[in-house]
Amino acid sequence: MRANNRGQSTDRITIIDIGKEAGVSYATVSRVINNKGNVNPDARERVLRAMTQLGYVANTQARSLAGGRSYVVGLLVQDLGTGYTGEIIRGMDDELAKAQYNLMLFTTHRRKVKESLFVQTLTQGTADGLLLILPRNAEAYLETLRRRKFPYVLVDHQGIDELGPSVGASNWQGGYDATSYLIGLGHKRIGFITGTPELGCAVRRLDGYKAALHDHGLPLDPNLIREGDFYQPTGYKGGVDLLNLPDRPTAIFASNDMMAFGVMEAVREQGLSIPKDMSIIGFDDIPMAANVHPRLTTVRQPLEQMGRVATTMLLDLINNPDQQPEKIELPTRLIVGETCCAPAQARK
Amino acid sequence: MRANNRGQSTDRITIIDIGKEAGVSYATVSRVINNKGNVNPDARERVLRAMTQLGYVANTQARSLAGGRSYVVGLLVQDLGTGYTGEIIRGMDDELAKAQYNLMLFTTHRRKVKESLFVQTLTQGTADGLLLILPRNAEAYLETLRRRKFPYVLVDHQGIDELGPSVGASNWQGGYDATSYLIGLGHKRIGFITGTPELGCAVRRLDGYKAALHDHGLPLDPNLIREGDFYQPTGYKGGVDLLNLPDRPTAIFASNDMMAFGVMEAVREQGLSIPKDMSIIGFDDIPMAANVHPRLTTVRQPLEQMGRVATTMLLDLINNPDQQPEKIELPTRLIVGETCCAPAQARK
DNA sequence: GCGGGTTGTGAAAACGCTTGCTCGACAACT
DNA sequence: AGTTGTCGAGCAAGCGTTTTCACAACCCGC
Repeated sequence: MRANNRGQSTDRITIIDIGKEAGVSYATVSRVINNKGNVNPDARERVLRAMTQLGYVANTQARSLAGGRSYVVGLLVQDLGTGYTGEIIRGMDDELAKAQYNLMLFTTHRRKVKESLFVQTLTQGTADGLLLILPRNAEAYLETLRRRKFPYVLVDHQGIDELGPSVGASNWQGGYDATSYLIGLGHKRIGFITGTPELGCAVRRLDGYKAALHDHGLPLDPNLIREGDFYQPTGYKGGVDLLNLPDRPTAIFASNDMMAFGVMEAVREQGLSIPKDMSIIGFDDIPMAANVHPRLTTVRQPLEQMGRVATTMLLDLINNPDQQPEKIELPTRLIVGETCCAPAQARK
Repeated sequence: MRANNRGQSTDRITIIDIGKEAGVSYATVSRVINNKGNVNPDARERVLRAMTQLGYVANTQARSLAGGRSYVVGLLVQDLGTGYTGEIIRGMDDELAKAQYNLMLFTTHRRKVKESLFVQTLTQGTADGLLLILPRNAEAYLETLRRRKFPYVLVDHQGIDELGPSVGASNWQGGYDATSYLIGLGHKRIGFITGTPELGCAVRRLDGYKAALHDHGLPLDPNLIREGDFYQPTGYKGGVDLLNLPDRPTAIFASNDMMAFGVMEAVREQGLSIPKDMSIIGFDDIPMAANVHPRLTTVRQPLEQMGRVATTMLLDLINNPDQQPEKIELPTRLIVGETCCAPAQARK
């Protein structure tokens, strides 16, 4: 037992110790650990035994300093508030654990100024790859990442970085399906609240909505479309606006669940009942959607699976850097809750 | 420009480059960076200038390998689902950013088997300290941490680790206040749904409830207390049970917001109205509490601030390892929403 | 039974940094 | 004038790995 300069006592076991125990040089131990070079099966066996016996744990800093892997991937998110991100992270985390990787968390809200610095740090060996969930203003550093050939995968961010690998959901189809469902119930005037227009996913949901109207021979009324930003207040605001329309819609499709909650609030404030007086549909199916009353009808994104797939892609990219970047789109699915029904006039 | 063995091109600037540029040895550069030793103000100035000019970014692996800091703290959480954790993390993240620290995320749900391994990794220099949010079965590794004198701070986890430093909220007082509020409205029979009994915070909320009843001369009916686990389904279950009681309560106090949502669901299923037929109160004030309808009355925990304080404590501990561990309790506050009113008989 | 590939192994040089030790220079004491 | 103390800065030894290079031992076919 010796003390390092941080005052903590350590019994650190190094590959040198393992080498001694197994009767080989530590270089051979390194080879065993990394499955490199030709090692005599016998020696390998001895090394492995020594490792478990002595409880060896590799020092990742030394590893990465010497030019190996750091076994860390960075994760860039905006915030962790809504549970949306949490779901995705769960999938990532799980997949990373399988590969013995660790996760370094960065939130953008704190990094507005020095985004470049954070990319610097990350790419200088701190991490082997980077996952980005719904990043905004990412162009600046994406360019850097590409130039450095630093592996990264975008999650839910189609339409901006056309080059890089990404994982998303079928936003267009989801928008189409939700709208068709409402039309099928008999709705003819359907309000829509958009997400942040800079985000590809927001645009596609809107496009799906428009396409469904068109395919069913319904007119597109620009008055029924309100701009939102994926947060609750703009959902509320959009809801109020739509309700105050002289010719108000009988249903409202919000581009995500949080905004749908806002719409629900607005509807109730007017003393209207959901779904009798107003049908509401959301997008995402965050856990909370099942906990509100009535249960929100929404389009489920396979969030956890998106995290999983993105991670698998990233690890793949780390292992074979010269791969073609893929773009994967996972299917969405309509979850029928209790916030939609046929409009009043159709029920008569 | 040279290529490292990962195939990525790097123009890495080292302290040697800085030393050359500033006309000093690289040891001096190191001293400037770490504010150590005696450095001539003139030389320091030159070094600093060279650093910004060349865009120097320290290599943390090398730093920590050489015995310095890693500028990473680990964060151990159970899951990121409910937004509860997200709030705390926001505070931590912010505080860490100020100190130029980074965050390594670990979730326990994936580590059941090898908890020791993760502590091993962390304490071998990967991180300088560890934050734990509401950990379960932590005794095993807390012991290890203490033995190694590895700095850590527990968040919201009173009552298990009596020795270590921790940050929590005034759970007893919160329970007392919420109950008193209901009593003040005229409620005499108040149901209670507990949290996981192994958690100190759960026990204290219950104790606060009991004390308030006692102080107001109300009897304690064990039938009105149901066990929950902080997740929605047990809230629902407890709600159903309480509603089916021959002598049902007029108000229900759930030990956290998620369970309160479950109670709301149960109440509505019986065709009852909130708060007219049943008052409901929660605990935490997670963001979603403001988004359900009616707005949940609840006891706010200063989650973000808890994260902040815990982080400050940890950084302090890292800097002065021989400090006495503190135990801090932050105040809770009753948030009056729309889910409570006087009971029916009192309104007549 | 001798060149020419494999195969398995070790020595040693990085990787970028921290820090204990040393040493010179100069000021302030006896 | 000689001694001590202080300050500033350099040297060099690690930290625990990966990886290149060299080399020995072996097997093969001729």
